[in-house]
Amino acid sequence: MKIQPFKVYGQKRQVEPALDQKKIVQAALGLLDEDGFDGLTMRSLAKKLGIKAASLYWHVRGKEELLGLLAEEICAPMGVPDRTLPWQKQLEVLGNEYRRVLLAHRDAARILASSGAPSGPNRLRLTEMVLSILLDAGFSPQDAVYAGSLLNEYVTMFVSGETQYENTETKSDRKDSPSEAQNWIKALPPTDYPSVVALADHLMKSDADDRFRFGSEILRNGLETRLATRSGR
Amino acid sequence: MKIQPFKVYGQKRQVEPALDQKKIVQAALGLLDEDGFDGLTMRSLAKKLGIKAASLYWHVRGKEELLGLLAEEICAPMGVPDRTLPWQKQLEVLGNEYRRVLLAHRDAARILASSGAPSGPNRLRLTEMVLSILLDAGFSPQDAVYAGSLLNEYVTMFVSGETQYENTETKSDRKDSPSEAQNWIKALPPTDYPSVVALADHLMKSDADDRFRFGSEILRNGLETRLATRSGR
DNA sequence: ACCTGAACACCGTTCAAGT
DNA sequence: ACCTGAACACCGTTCAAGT
Repeated sequence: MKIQPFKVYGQKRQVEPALDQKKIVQAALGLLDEDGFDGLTMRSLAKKLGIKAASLYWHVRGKEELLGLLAEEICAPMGVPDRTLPWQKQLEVLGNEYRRVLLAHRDAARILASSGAPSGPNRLRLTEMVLSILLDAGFSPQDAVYAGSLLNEYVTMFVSGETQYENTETKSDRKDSPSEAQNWIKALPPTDYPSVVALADHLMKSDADDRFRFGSEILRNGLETRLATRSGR
Repeated sequence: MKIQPFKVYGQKRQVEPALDQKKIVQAALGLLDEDGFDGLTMRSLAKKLGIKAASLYWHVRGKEELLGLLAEEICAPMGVPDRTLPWQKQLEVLGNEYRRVLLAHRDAARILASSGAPSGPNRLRLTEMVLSILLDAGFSPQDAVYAGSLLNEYVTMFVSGETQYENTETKSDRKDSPSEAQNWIKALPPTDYPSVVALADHLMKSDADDRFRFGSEILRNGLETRLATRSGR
């Protein structure tokens, strides 16, 4: 039943290994898209590869390293903004691009959030890009670092949130029928929570793209103000 | 070895149950402080309470509900800002207060991030407060909702990040000796990552309070700009 | 060098059975 | 009504052993 890999007798006489880190990461990415973050386990990954879980540990140190490699792979398709644009526009483009990349794979934002500081080339390039834009814009070194992590964390947090409950999608979701949650909010005591009750409709039907743009704009405007008040003295 | 609870013979003749939801949540909070988020399991919680894990399921639906109750408990000590202050100051105070409350228990931010939308009174009060401040400031319903979740998510995300690697504290941490990570960054190819390398020192020694203030200010300034440009037409 | 068998020390949850 | 015994279906990781 097992198909042997094509053996090449010549310069290299060794059989090419059935497994390598690249194949593992690729399979993990596929499994992530199929079963999500919680479905991605060392054991299920091994099963998908037709091997035993223990074999994985010859190629990766553990699950943490695997998630790091996965984070790198997810960030690979990141494009770069046109550096001749004004810095605000560059940040906007970069933010949109990062979100696009995170939305390309199921639970990708959770992978990025769970893995630590960037150590691979793809994520480092992203960090370099945002810091470079901020320094060129005129931010101080300390402010550039703070702003950079703020922008990065905003996107991962946002996408994390927007995709958190998409597997728990309510099937019977008529577009305009008030959701159960909406009715729940409206049933709250208005004396205690007047604003919450008043905003019930708006709290539920928030468009993700719209909401992302909002936060994105708030951050850029805030940074603009910061730059203006600092460089002016 | 077991100490029987004091029985009252009279109106109520039943023995008071050894367990109730309140005691469970209290014990869970203690366990969280001792062993952190990953150490808080249904089994270890049961052990701490001197019972079997299965018993917990009589009092709570499952772990998800327990985390929700825990989130409520964590938010209980939230104070409210002086409503006569300008809205920017009110938001600042509220943000600081929320961060303070999250830092009061180990991994509290992770609990808040993992539990879903607020459904208990304590977290609802927080939501009501921020929405009320924003509406009073003059934001549109939609903007108030967007800004509210942005502010809330900023704090939880920030505290999540600032506490993420505090259990992995490097023991041999001389204050001014360059950290291992710092040296790692400085060893990167400056041609590929000029800004990252140049900012190595600033990337490592970021003061959490300072950084929180920075992001907090950026958000408030961004909202101010938004309010100014929208109410003017 | 690379992979497996088998175990270790865990998880959350269910459910018939006990009191 | 409340709690337990015992199981189910999982986890990540290690390590001696195989090839």
